[in-house]
Amino acid sequence: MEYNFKKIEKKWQNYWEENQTFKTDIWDFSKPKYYALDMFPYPSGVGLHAGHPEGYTATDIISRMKRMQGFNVLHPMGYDSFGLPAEQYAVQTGNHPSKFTNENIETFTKQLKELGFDYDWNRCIATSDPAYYKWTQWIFKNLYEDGYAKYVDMPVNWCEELGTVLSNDEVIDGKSERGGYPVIRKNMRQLCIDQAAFAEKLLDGLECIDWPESTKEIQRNWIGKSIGAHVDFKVDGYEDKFTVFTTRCDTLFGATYCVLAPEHDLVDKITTDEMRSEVEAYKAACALKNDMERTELNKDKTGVFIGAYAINPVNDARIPIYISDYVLASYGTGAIMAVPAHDDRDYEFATKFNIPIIQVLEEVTGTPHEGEETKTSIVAIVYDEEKQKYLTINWGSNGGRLFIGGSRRDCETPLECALREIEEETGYIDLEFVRELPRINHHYYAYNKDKYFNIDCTGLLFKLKSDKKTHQNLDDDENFSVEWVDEDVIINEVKDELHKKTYEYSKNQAAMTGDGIHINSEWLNGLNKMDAIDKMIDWLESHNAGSKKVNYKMREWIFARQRYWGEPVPIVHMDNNETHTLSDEELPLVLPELDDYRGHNGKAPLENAIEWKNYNKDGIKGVRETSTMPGSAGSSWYFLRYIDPDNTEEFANQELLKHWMPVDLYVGGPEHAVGHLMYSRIWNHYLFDKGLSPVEEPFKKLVHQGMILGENGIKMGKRFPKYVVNPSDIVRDYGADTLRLYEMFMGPLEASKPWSSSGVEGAKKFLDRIWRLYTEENKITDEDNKNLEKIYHATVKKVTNDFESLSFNTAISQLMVFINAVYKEDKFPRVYAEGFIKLLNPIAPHITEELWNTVLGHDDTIAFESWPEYDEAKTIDDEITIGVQINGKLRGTITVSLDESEERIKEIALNEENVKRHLEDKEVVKVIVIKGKIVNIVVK
RNA sequence: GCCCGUAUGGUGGAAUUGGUAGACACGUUGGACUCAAAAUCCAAUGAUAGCAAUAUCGUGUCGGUUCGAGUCCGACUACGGGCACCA
Repeated sequence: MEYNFKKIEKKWQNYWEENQTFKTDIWDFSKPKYYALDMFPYPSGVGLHAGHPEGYTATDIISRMKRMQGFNVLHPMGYDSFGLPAEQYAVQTGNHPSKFTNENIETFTKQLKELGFDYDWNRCIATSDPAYYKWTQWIFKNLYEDGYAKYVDMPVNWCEELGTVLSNDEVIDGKSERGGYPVIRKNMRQLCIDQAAFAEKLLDGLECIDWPESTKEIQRNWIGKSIGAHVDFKVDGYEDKFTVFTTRCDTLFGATYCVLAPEHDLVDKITTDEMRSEVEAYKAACALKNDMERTELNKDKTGVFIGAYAINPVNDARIPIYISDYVLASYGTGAIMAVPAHDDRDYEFATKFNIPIIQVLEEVTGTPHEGEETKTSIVAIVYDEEKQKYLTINWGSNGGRLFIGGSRRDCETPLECALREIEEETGYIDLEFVRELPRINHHYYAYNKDKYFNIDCTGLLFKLKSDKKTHQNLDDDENFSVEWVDEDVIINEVKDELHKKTYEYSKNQAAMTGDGIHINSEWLNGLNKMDAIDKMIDWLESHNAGSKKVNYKMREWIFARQRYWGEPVPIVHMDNNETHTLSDEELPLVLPELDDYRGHNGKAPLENAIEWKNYNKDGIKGVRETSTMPGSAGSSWYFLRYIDPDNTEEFANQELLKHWMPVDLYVGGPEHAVGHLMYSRIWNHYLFDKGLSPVEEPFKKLVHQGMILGENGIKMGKRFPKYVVNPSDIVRDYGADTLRLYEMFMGPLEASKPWSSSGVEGAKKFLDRIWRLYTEENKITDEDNKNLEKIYHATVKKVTNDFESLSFNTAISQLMVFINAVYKEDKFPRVYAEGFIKLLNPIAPHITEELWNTVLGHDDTIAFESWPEYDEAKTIDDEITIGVQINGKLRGTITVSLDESEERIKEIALNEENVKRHLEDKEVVKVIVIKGKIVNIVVK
């Protein structure tokens, strides 16, 4: 019998379709349910690519196995069919985008069917189908009426020439991607969804779902929760005050200026007359920059002093107010207090504008000890620029190499002290003071004084101007040599933490952003960061100057596009400036046919639908919203619709939702980590709160399939068209079973891996080998064969477990091991032959259906046969081969029975030929026997 | 810059809680079958030395813990992904 995969695959695909094998009886609650879901594709013009079958085969394997295990399985497929390519096609050809879309859907469906997936095609949906988007509109309408969707004034990228709002990726170098017209930032009324209202629920939800940790982390970063405080600053000479958001209110005593975003409301009012023109110019320059530019050109801080001063609530200090675009209007309150000593950005700005820097937190080094003496001191670093050497003193074994250090006398400034110490200890007197370094709180033991100290130490950096020297003036106990050394020696030999840290501060001028203890902060002095934050919040709240506050990076989700091919928004703008939402009976609001799908003068294409646009009903007169919803609207709830796709009364029957949700397994690409997967969670959380979805989290388990790369190891695509693999070609040349088997065998599902044509041939060879075994070898028998018992049970176990954990590559390797073993035997017991076919069925459904029915003589689909069981006891051998190591090196192997005593194993191991040879002239110190694993002999 | 992930033969990749590194497959080499080829079957295949038994080295680099490390800990390097003035 010849393995004619073309005929066989066609035959079984027809059979499944005619017999409705995979139609889900959705109301059958007698069996446990299993909901396997794929991310539905956008039906592009190019058809399926090699990556699609990967994830789809994974869910197909699981759903076929679950069905055989007695689950009622829901495994649907549909199309995310709103999108730009269809609109562009419509603009170019004048045809309706649905023509293009429907043609593509047809192609996709044909391609998916020839891969033999067990989808219930009766439940197929398309987001651009009015019967579907009726409910997208309905959910949106509810979001709007409940205040989660609303019109908000917010800065957007506005292009005057195109007359439209552009997204960040449509703006390049401050010009529009199309046409290259200038784009400015402008406050505009936008239809938005308030995502941040769900932030806490979205964060909490991540704790209880089985998702890749990296994806959860991306979502956490995206939500960007930060806990801090609001602090109010009065403007000197005005009644007005402004609020800043800070996570470091403990550093409030170190605030030396404030910054408002250029767009901040207060700027115009409090700018002084002499600064006004400069401020206006700066604001105008900022408006020309979009978000991307603001962040890309972050090297250099810019800003303008606006002439006004703020009053620091904790100490009434009068500090200048600047505007700068490093403060974003859209985050927090659009205003900050700046603490240059402890924030990198503020440090950079303060250095550039010569603003004072006040250190309020010092790093702690060394370990505290009882009975410490406290004092203030200095560490002086002297650098000879010409010779590139540092001045050190070497205490040898009494303390190693250090910079110059010493205690401050009363009434001595750090600088005076440093100059004195340098002169006394080294004699050098011609020095240039470069700068003071951050103070450090250090605990140490002094060898020469035999005492523990806790010092508050100031670092100072000097340059040597000349070799001019006086005489050293040393105490009796100061026994060291003065040495000039280069950087390498400093790095290797200066071990003292205080001196090391001081050296680091001298090399990198930067803010100290770590933890430590507070200084220069009155009632916070001595506290660490955490304690000081708590104490400061208490103070702010009791003095009415601020409060604890949580902020999120997550912004409003702009929910309108000036496009045609999307869901119309069911809102009417009435003549009195209010909005009216359509009644449920008016849904779906269907897209009107247009003569021209182009938006003229940058306006939304629906502006062309004059008749459609004007609304006049029951005394309500107005104009419809002409923007449409973004692409992610329809895909944010499709998993609910699959459960009840033909319902005309509600988006899905509640009883059905209750039974079928959540999705048990969701497979799709990692590129949707924030977009689709976040929006779906938001919509579902909303529906859950409203009592319309039975679960808080829609996707219980999520897995990302890796990308399939070209044979050259590079992403398939336009750049290397000759390496693009079309699944239909593989199906034609090798069959769907081969493609499925190969893609599952390539490597772990989550990994990116390159395509290999010889790998495809290998997969085909394995199927051929199975075919020959069942049709030509005449080994199948009703007799038993003990030789295959263990490997059969082990195979059932491994394949079952590996499928469960989606480790398809190792499951397949076990199937191969089994087949190799069967080839070595004369008799292949029928029970094993049937069990193997069942194990293989989820991966290669066509060939297994054929063998099951024609060779093994059954007369029905294998799809509902029961999954093979294994006997744990039979997977284990009673004899086992273990390794014998000497000092961790393998020297031989021994075969012992499983329940052999340790003593006996030890004896056998010591008598192994090669082991004996290695033990000659050696003394056995210890023998470690790990039962069933290994013997290790330790010798001297 | 910050956060996350990965690193194993010629290649894709295996390796439960630390316990015989390289399963399985591809490729390569040799052999069988054949007039010949394809297909198929058998054998070898980490590197080095050796006829061999065997020995030494070997899981990105350096160090540590351990009787024993691909696996655990510390430092680093390279690549991939995410975020990027978020106060």
